[in-house]
Parts: sequence; structure tokens; C-alpha cells
Amino acid sequence: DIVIMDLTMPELNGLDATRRICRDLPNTHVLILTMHDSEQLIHEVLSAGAKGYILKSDAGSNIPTAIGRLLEGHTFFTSAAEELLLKAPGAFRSGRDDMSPEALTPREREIIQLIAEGNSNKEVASALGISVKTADTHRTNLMRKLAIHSVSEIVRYAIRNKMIQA
Amino acid sequence: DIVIMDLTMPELNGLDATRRICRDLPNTHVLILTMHDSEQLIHEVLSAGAKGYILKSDAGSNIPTAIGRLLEGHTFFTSAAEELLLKAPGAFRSGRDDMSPEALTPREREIIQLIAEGNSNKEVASALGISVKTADTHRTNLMRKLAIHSVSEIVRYAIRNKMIQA
DNA sequence: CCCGGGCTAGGGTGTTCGCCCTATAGGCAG
DNA sequence: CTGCCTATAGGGCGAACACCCTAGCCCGGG
Repeated sequence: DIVIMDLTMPELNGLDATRRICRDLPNTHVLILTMHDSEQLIHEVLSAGAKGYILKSDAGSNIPTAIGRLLEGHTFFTSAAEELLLKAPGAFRSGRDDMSPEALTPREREIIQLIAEGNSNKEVASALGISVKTADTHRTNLMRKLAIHSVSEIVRYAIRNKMIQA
Repeated sequence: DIVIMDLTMPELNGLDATRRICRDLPNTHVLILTMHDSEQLIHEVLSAGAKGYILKSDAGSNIPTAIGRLLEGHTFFTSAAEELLLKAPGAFRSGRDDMSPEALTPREREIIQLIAEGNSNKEVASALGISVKTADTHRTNLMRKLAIHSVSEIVRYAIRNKMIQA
């Protein structure tokens, strides 16, 4: 029911393992136990689907409590993690080196949003009252500017930059 | 620099206005002022890009403080909002009526993840050691099951269900 | 024992994408 | 005035997608 994941080496595999567990065994809850208290890491494990986060430094008697909470379907975070979580809820974008949306023109931002929402070039064109070819030109230009090459990257970029919601 | 958004009728337009402001004027920070304290609403305005949230009930002298914080590039939440924010960080999925990933076969979950990560049918096929046609069949089947019709919907579905991160 | 579901694989068809060009009109800055 | 950027629009082309079929193989449940 509960997996206690020890992220001794966070850059290697624990994150991905967590993601896979949450994906393949939706009823299994993952409790992260780690020595690292980076804010980015917390957000990453949360978006990987972890339900709890305990710093080794303040583990103590927290682990049984945490397991209890998770079994009840709740979440558990040690106070240090809670603090980090609360400190910057807007800074959810992890340290990815995205090009900022400000590098795009207003029109390109409109286009990217419509594409990410699932519209084809044809639909974008008719939504904006322009030609399909124009929509396609904007699309090509913004993809070159952002150095991305597929719709899925457009969607993820738009979500990371809050241009749409998932 | 700062927009104080009064969400008197949250279902109508304030959310979308917030999203548009954050998209088109990335240097403008939005402070939400509302009488509603629903947890879902808080998460929605946050993912729309708002930087602060104040309940009218405990507004008082908070507004000048909040503006100050936002001008410094920080965030501000009244304590009631903080509480809600902390209470269920895992329950970020708002009440969308997604089909659950459990309705998919394990193989289909693998496929959807690879697609959402930006892989073409050809790349999915070679990653799994199967034929392009098989990958395409899985893709078609899972799209029918989920009643979705485009790559961008696949990506958003995968993100909502934590199969990938944005 | 057979039926269903899951995984595999192929044919075929029309649409869209990704990207390469060119080109014109308007606006704003040097 | 002269560039530069933006928005507009088009031609063309190979690849990929979305969706329609069929069909074999294997495995577990009724």
C-alpha cells in the first residue's frame, strides 16, 4: 500500500520510479524520505505523484505518523518541507531553462495558447480570422524561437508558462 | 504593476482575465480579492498565474502589505488561504471528469506516456521494440477509450494524471 | 473447452504537421 | 528616409497523424 522511497541520489532514478509507481499502481502511495531539502526537488516529487515528504534530518517519530496519514488517504510533509512548499507556490516551474514567453510577440502568444488548447492550424486561423497559412507561419516562427519541434512540446511549454492549464 | 482582481463571480471571467493578464503582461502581478474560500478556486487562480490571494473576510490591513510583497516579487496569501493551500497539495486536479488511467491497459499507459513526452509513433515503436503499426493501433485505441482526438489532449491528460510532468 | 481481452501487425486514405521558400503592407526607431 | 520587426499570405513537399479495416497469437475465466 505504501512505498517509502529513499532518494539517496535524486538525480538518478527515485523520481522516475515514483512516477512509474503512481502511474502503474494508482492505489499505492509513495512517501519520500530524503536528506535533500531543495524546494525544486519537493515540487518535482509532488508532481511525480508522491503523497508525502520527510527530511531525514527531522524524521524521528514522523515516519509512523506519515504512514498513518497516507493510509487514510491524506498527505504528510515535515514542517521544513511544508515551509518550502508554502514559501513560493507561484514558483512551481522547476529549474528548466525555458525561453521566456516575453521573447514571443503577442500574436505568437495567442497562437501558442490556441495550439496548446488542441486547435489545428485551421481552427486557429478561423478563431483569429486569419488565413491558415498565416497561422502556420506564426506556428513555425514561434517553434523556431523556442527551439521546439512538436505539438507536445508546445503544450508542455504553454502549461509550464501558465498560458493554459493542464 | 499590480492588478487587484475582484472575483465577485468566479465562474464568469475573473479567472480567464487573470490568465490573459499573466500571459500578455508578464510583468504585471495579479492579486486576487474574493469572498470565496474554496480550495479548488485557490488552485485555479494559482495555476492561472495569480501571485496573491486575499479573502475579503480577513482583508483588513492585509491589502497594502500584499501589494508591497508583490512589488518585491514575492507572493501573499491570507492565513485562511495558506491553510487551504497546505492542506491538500496533492489534490491539485480540479474537478475535471477525466477517465481514469486505470481504464487503460498497462501497454496503453506506456504508449500515452511516450507520446506525451514528444515521441512520434516511430520513436515509440523503436523504444518498445514493436512495429510502428502496433504503436499506432495502441494510440488509436487509447484515444478512443479516452474520447480524445489530438496530441495536445494526450499531453494534457498525461500531465493531469501525473504520467509525465509539464 | 471456448470466449474475451490484450498485444501484435498489416493495408489504406485523407488530413495535418513541420519546415523550406517568397512576398507585401504597416509601424516604429535611428 | 531607411531599415527592422510584425503580421499577413501563399507554394510546395515529405513525414506524421487520425481513423478505418482485418487478423493471428496467447492467456486466463466462465
